[in-house]
Amino acid sequence: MDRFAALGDPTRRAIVGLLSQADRRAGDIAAHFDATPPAISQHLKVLRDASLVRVERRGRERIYSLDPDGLAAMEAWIGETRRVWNGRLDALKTVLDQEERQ
Amino acid sequence: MDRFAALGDPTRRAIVGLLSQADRRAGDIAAHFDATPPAISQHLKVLRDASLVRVERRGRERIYSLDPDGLAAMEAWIGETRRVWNGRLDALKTVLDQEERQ
DNA sequence: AATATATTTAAGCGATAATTTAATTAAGTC
DNA sequence: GACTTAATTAAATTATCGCTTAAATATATT
Repeated sequence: MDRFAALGDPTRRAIVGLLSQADRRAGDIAAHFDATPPAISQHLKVLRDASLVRVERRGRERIYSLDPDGLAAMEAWIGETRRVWNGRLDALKTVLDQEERQ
Repeated sequence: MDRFAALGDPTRRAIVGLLSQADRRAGDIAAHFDATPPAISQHLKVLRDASLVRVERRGRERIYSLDPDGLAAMEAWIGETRRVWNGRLDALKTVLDQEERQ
């Protein structure tokens, strides 16, 4: 599942939101939702595979943290897409300006 | 389906990419993919519902164009999430700096 | 060593999504 | 008005997703 699909699920987006505020143990993340720990664990795996979060083992706990690189990559795709679109607008504007001057 | 889920599908992301370059007729969009026109038509509906693209009727053709507002909203969510994360980093840095000075 | 705690992995199931073929709608063309 | 073209909508099928319960793994506690 790619990054965008990973963030397509509202629960996973909420998890990313939580981790933007603070690193958290898997259990603490699960406690924020109605779903069972296994369900959240599976969401975390999706986010890991998408490089949106990282884990670190500490004893029997696992501390999850945000991986901003994954988010940056998504932001870059969106930004680039919008940049190309804006570029078209600018090109159109240039044409109109030139016609105006004739 | 929310915006992120809409862009979760690679075909739909490719459609958005095409429309960032130029407005296109539904049929021309479909021609870029292996899938059948009905499949693409349904993808276009998902993108429309997510306010990522717009349609304009012209005779029996439908011209699709990018709706940058939808992309902007996504970029804003990502940006805000990263901003919060960066804020944490800055806060940590401040604490360390203060400890250094003691 | 036995037991408890934290988390993940496995297996199965219902819901949703993506795709296909067939039918429909609507606008041009002869 | 019949026919073609452009695109969508409907119906059916297959694939994928997210969830649950049960089992497994690994660390800590007594």
